[in-house]
Amino acid sequence: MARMFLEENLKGRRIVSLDVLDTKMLASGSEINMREAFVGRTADGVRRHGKHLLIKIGDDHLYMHLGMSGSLHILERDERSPHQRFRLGLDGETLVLEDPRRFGRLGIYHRMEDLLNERGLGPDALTVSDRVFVSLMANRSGSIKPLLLDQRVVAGVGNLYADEVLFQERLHPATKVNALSREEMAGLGRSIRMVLKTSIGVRTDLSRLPEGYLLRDRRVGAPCPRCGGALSSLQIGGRRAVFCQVCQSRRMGR
DNA sequence: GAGTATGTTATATG
DNA sequence: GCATATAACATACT
Repeated sequence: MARMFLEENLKGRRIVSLDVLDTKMLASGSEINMREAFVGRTADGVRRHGKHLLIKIGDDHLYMHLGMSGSLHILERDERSPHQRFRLGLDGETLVLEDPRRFGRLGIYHRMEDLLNERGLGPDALTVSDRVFVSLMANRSGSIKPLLLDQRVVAGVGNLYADEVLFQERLHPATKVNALSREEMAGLGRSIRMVLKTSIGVRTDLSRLPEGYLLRDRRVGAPCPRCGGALSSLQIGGRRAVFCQVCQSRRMGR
């Protein structure tokens, strides 16, 4: 989604100014570094790995991560708003990163590999092959949901999408990974790709997801899209999991 | 005021 | 090293 937005609004355009409004969001480099590397040059393309965005400009990449509350906007006029953290001046317009909670990150990386190595990121969730995904899941213990959220295993699955994937696969969030067959692991991999693609297809407007998707109404007590029973929740891996106790009971405790 | 939230990282414990 | 739990970060909303 964010990658598409950047492709449409930034690719091919010349950067005329760059302002870091919140230095706390700098993950690498400085405002000075970034100005030297990017101002006066043209954005060539936008790459993504999991939730990490890299915009190729000249010989370097502008790095962005939207955190929990980040969003990108194109402004026709140069207006300020309270939560602007970063501005890229283009010819006539301004690209702005807004982020109320300031969990997003900005920076400069020479190569994408530098980012992957520094963070120890696993393969991208949207493009990982079944074979690689299964090999990552095998030889692991522990519960499935925290594993899906571990960006070092596979990069790009967030809390909401992990819930959706487990719902689609009818797996309880606490299912032990080593209780899954290789077919089930491969199914999970396919489900991750399908769920993410479907969400991108509705431009991450969760209310527009197809029927049968948990994320259309992910609340405790809301009706399960499959059986109509009330959804439950539990705390696992430090995060909330919303799920259906009736439908998501496969493989528990084996 | 309390509780919760779309993410990541550090730290502690077994 | 691994699995797990917890806190921290900063802010908005219910």
